[in-house]
Amino acid sequence: MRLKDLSAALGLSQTTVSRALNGYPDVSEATRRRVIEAARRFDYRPDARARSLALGAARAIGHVIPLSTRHEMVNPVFADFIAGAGETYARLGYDMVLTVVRDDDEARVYRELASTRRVDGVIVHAPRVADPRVRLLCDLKMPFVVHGRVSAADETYSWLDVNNRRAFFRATDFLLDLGHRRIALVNGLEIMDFAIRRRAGYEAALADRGIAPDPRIMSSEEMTEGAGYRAARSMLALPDPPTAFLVSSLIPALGVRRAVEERGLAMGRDVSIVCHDDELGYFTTPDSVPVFTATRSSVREAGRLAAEMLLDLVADPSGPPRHRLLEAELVLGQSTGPLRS
Amino acid sequence: MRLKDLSAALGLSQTTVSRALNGYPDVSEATRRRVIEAARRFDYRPDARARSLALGAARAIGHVIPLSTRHEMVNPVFADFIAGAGETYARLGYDMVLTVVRDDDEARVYRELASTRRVDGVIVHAPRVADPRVRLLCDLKMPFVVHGRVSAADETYSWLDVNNRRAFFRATDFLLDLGHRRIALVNGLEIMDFAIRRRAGYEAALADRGIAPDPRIMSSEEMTEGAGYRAARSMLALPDPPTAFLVSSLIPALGVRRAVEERGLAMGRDVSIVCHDDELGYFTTPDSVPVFTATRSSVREAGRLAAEMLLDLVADPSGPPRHRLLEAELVLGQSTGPLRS
DNA sequence: GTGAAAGCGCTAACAT
DNA sequence: ATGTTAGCGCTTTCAC
Repeated sequence: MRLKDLSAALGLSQTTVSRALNGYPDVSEATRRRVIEAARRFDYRPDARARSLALGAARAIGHVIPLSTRHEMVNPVFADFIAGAGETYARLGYDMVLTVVRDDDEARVYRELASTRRVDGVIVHAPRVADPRVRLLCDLKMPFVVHGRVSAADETYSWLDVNNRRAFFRATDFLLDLGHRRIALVNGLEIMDFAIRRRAGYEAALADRGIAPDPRIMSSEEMTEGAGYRAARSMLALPDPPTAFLVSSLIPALGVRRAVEERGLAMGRDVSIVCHDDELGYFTTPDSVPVFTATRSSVREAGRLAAEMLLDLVADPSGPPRHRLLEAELVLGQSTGPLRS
Repeated sequence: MRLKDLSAALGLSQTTVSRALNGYPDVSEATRRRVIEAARRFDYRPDARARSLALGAARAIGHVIPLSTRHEMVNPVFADFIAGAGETYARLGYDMVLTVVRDDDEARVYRELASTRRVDGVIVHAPRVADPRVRLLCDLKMPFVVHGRVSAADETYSWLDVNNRRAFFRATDFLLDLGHRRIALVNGLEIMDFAIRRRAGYEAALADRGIAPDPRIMSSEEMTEGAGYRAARSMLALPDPPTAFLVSSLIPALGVRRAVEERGLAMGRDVSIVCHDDELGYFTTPDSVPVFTATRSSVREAGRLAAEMLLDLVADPSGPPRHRLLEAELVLGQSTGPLRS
């Protein structure tokens, strides 16, 4: 059932039917009711491609998920964020076009998305410190919202981020309050923008208590179990090993725990682990996690909000850039006990 | 740069340019080269909507991700599967349209996808035992491939599945070989088709050794840490508790481990855990997992293949249904030790 | 080998 | 308040 068929069935012109369906003012109430009723009865829905061609807008948003060339791995955070964004799109009648791409030809994908006019805007995931995508998308005049921030960007842009700096400041501060003085940082790769901010928060909290950061108990690696394990193992072998670990995510924290246990140390007594984790909710409720404390934020909610910001921006591309900073929530797990005195 | 501009710049008609670009036979080699060269120079790419409108095909595939109404949770398996499918789409020039939907109005989404002609086909995720979507999609004449199978379907359909029955048969057999006779099954919800097949494999392996399944050591719950914990705890409190657990996935297996440890039992000595897990690779390499053995399959590869099957089906919708059964790989973790004699 | 014109299904400017 | 017509950007008959 196309518009032509529907209008024929009603004995009206396509125009009138279209107008009635799209809520135009100058169409009689009686006609409108008839049209809407018939549309429902025939289960008519306009062809999205034709509509978008006529309207000039795709009514779709692109999400480009980078897949690192080195490690075949999809960050599980994406799933939640995407789900949240999807809710917003569903509510406002937008489609989500997902492209999974190796990070060596991201640029091509963005250009393609723009020139084929498949989408009205994009969400930029996993930004790096000086991410070239900001510039690229500005040049392409493609509205976009970055999930995260780009520290060294020379253009202004819209973003939604979690306050990683503060989250790590507070977590470090928490450990300092417990009496810890040797606090290790097991960070993610510091080409990622969020990792830089996390380290900044950690260092600031130490500085506030007059503690100089010690590079030997700071690592910056992939967020894998193995990387966490190796980092913790070598740190624990130091003459003055850390008594606490601040870990970038649940996965490497599992590795840190393994290294700790392997050394015969007791979690929460000899050593405390605090890990930031967005997905913790997946696995368990916080109090049932034996060894972790988490600063947790709602990634799902972030996705919802980022999508709203983008649709807003698409509606008014010439407006000012939009920003939004979410605060992480500090959730205490059961075995981040006080430092043994 | 649109087709009109490009053809004007070349002093040719749109027709000729279009033909040259799409590899039509009757256009001189010289012209073709000129056109292709110019298209590259101007970075011309056809408007996807216009093209798809003219061609009648959307060149896009839909993935509908169900989000359970009861438990706000996105199955992490989707991420990997989607990534794999995305590779296939990228390779063959298709788009992926993702819709996240609460399971109470799936039907609406499928109908919409069909009548708005946004996609040429869909992948059906997370099928239930008698999933109404098979019938619905057949009625809508929308090509589809199910990731999994639908036991009680009265239509024929295309699917790609992992051999869950055999995976659980082999895992159970493995435990029986170790001398275990009280083997618990901590299964997923048995409205899901895969859970039924897993139970069938488990029961068949027991039957082969003349062991009757005991409902008191079989559970069927959400695959959460908490559910695994509760199931294992109550089973361990039985007069004749299990000596081994066969668990549906890594997450509930974490809960089972918690229950085991809480009871002061030693993993791999008093109790063995074997868990099926598709995503295990995310967290760690198998040998670094302290307590698990996994039957693992490559979800990513499954995504790639399913997408290929679907595109094949889209190209020839009247052809026979396609089927593909993948075998799971049995991976042994370090502490699934022999039963203490 | 190339071009003019119709058509994909819709919306919107312009009549009436 | 309703209809006629043009146009969105492409592909594809059909002429030449």
